[in-house]
Amino acid sequence: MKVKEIPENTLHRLVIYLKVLEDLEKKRIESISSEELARRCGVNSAQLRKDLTFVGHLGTKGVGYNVRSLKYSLKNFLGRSQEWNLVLGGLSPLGIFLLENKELQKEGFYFMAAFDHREENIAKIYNGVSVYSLDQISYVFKAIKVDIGVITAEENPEIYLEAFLNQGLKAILNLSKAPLFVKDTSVKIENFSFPLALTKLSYFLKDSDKG
Amino acid sequence: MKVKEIPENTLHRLVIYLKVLEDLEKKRIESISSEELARRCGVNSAQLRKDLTFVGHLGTKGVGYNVRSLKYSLKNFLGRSQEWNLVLGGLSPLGIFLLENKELQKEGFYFMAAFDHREENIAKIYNGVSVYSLDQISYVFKAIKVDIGVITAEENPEIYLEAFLNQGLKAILNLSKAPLFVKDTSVKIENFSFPLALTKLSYFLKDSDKG
DNA sequence: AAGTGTGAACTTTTTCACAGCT
DNA sequence: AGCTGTGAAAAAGTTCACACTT
Repeated sequence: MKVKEIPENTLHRLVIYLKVLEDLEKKRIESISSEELARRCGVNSAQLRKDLTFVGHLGTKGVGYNVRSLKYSLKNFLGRSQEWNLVLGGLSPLGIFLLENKELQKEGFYFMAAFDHREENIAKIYNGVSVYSLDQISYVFKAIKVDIGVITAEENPEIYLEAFLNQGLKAILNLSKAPLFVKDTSVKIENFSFPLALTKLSYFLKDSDKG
Repeated sequence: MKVKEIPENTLHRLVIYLKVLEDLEKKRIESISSEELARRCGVNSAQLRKDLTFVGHLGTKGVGYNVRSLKYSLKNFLGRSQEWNLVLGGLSPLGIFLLENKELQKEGFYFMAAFDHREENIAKIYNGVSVYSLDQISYVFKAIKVDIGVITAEENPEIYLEAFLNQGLKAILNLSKAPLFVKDTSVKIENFSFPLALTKLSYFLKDSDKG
């Protein structure tokens, strides 16, 4: 049986639903309708229900959704019931910020190693994470299981991408200024940078001037 | 004449085209075909050409695009020919990182003020940017022109959103963990957080296990 | 000859609307 | 009576394919 591929936008929304459900659970809300949950997620209720069909049948007709069980299903569906190991590529200020920040650990994402191509950074330790030379990458990848590569290099991010792909990594969060792409559909890259996000807003502001 | 609203995905791609063109210009590449530019941006060439129709007629038939002039048109179209003033909401480690980082200034985004609701942070200065109490917000907004609000609060991001909207801000970059939404379509919110981005990757990894 | 710009065809996504379960 | 789950309809987005310009 061929499982229908989940659309990118649906995935994006499912991730939001999960986060909003976690907050609802903290607020001790036990049950919610698609209408109300959709409102809190900025979407249409029919869309929310349709999105949830990818996860499975989870509501009770005439009643709504149990917050705790829907959260649990979504968390499981999105692969967030397990922990994931990260490596960092490129020791920029943002890279150091991420290594030192404890928030990702709380969410189950653990940096296991960092890589940099500049001699002066090698063997430094940030929050218990060692910085290795890119030359040592195959040695490091043999010693630990790595799931996700996070690229924070300010220059030549593509050298980290290439090194990660050579090691067989299939998931990359690219936080460098330059968006990165690969043809290989077995590899997933998420591109984000602050200037890119701000540019979408600057378009919006410029455009609303004209109105 | 009613100008057709630009789709969200098209906007996202246009922002990428601009960044890739800037890099091409740095590499002294003067001319490029839609085929080649599309390849570098991870899209189909017909889509790239269609996307560019929102910007205007910019290529030369039989030849391709002039990198410099296309970059210039896109930059202008996206509102990046001008500078924009930012304010920060919530003095988290990420907030401090952004204030201290010079990269955004290089791109034409300037933090003018920061706000925090915790007494102990008021009047601190980071990289020349002063931290104000939320109570002082209307005073600060009267003194300076503000274009974009950047929310980096680790808790209760919605209080900063509300304060910014009360001051008439129309563009928000929300970097807190909780996605934020508003009904008012004259307000644009970009939501991003590291855990959300990583969750998309964790779904991908979990899903490819099954294959 | 080469490669853009664009209607038309196709595909995907969203919304509607209601049958059916609790 | 109320709200989910889902086919069917509508809308939106993508790709094709070629006329047209340089």
